Amino acid sequence: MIIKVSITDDHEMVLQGIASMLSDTPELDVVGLYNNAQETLDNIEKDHPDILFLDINLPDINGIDLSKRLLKNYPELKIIALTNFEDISFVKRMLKNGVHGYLLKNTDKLELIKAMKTVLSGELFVQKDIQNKLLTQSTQTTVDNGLKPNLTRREHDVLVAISEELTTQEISEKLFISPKTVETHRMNIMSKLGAKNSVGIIKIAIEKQLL
Amino acid sequence: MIIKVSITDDHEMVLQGIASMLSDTPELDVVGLYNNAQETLDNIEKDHPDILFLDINLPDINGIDLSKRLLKNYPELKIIALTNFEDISFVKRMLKNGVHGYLLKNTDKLELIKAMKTVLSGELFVQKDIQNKLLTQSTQTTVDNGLKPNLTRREHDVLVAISEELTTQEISEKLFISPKTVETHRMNIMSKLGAKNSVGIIKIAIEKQLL
DNA sequence: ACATGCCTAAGGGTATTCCCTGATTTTTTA
DNA sequence: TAAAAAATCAGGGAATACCCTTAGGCATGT
Repeated sequence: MIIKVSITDDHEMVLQGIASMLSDTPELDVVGLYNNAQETLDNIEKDHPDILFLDINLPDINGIDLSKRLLKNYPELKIIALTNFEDISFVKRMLKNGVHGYLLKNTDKLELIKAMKTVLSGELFVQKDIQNKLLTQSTQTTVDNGLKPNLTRREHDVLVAISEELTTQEISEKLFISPKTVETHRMNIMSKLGAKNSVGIIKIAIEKQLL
Repeated sequence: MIIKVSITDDHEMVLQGIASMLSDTPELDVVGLYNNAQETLDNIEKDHPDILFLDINLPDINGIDLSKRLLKNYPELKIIALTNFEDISFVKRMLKNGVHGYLLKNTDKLELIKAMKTVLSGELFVQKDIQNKLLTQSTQTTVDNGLKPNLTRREHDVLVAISEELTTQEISEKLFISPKTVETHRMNIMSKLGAKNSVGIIKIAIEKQLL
């Protein structure tokens, strides 16, 4: 039986790269190449691939939301996430959201094939490098965990203001609250994110896409 | 005459993608695929390509420095920068540093060929989208323009340390310099990046991939 | 009615960053 | 080799961030 594969990536080169790597494998058939999330949603039913390689940094919809929507409508689809980033918390989030595999973009052909076989057999596929990180980090993460830090509405407001390079005073004026309240929120954000200072807040917020 | 092409990218998929897109063009010959800067430096002389497609977000050396070094040793080489980002200031810097073309990674085959022809004829190749931005933005960049947005080696060290959430004191100990020197560097970084504070530094540094 | 979580706020500090100015030495480049 | 750029350091002060603690009001859910 021939395995049907689709690929979503906004970089034509990646699209061609994967297609090219898979082209000489007879039991595979590349049935769709999509440049963005919308195109994927529009064509996935028509093409009904067995496996979708999905870039999770698309311009229109973020990877998590898109994979959620795809899996809701096509539960039998196997999704392998593609990314440049070895962000562990992100891997965890993706896997929790039903994605079946997680590949870095610097993956060679053998790894690609292995990933496909693994997910088709119903298992999760995670690259060794990332697997190691998952293991080593799981021991040291006592508070942090893979859980997304859920900031409150107000904390998020303050976070955004901090990222706008505003001072406490300016934030207080923007949000119509006391500077002391702003400081309290900032302290709570630092604590929730495990940041040492505002620089850490921003770094983590960007990493975890909290902005 | 056959045009020899090499490609440097740390993503196997991009490597394969470009190679694949160029493979059915008879007057072209892909003579080298390199995964990083070092490999590029090591093999460029042996392979002596006419054109190098160069990813400017490599793990070991940044694109500007690498292209400088390459052009110093092989002035006849045409370098076409590859990137995900439409960062105008970066484009300008690259072109100022002698790069001959600037391509986004979501480029199709036709554009690729056009870029090669253009740079071989001695002209600069910049994609339309980016060209437009260059034109529209050139009016509004009054201050930014003359200043070189390039961080020095030491500024980069300090930048990295800041991103590690270290204090001035800690940075000074890490780099074996006076806290006052660290402050000077931080001020200069802020000034170069146009940041209001360390939060801005980090935000911009991440955006522009200076880390 | 009570616990929980959130938003608010403050006191009273200490630590750090931010800013300006000016300067010497070293390294790189023209 | 001269000029320019980079790296080093400093004084001194204002502004801001960081930290710990406490606490009232308010909504929600048990």
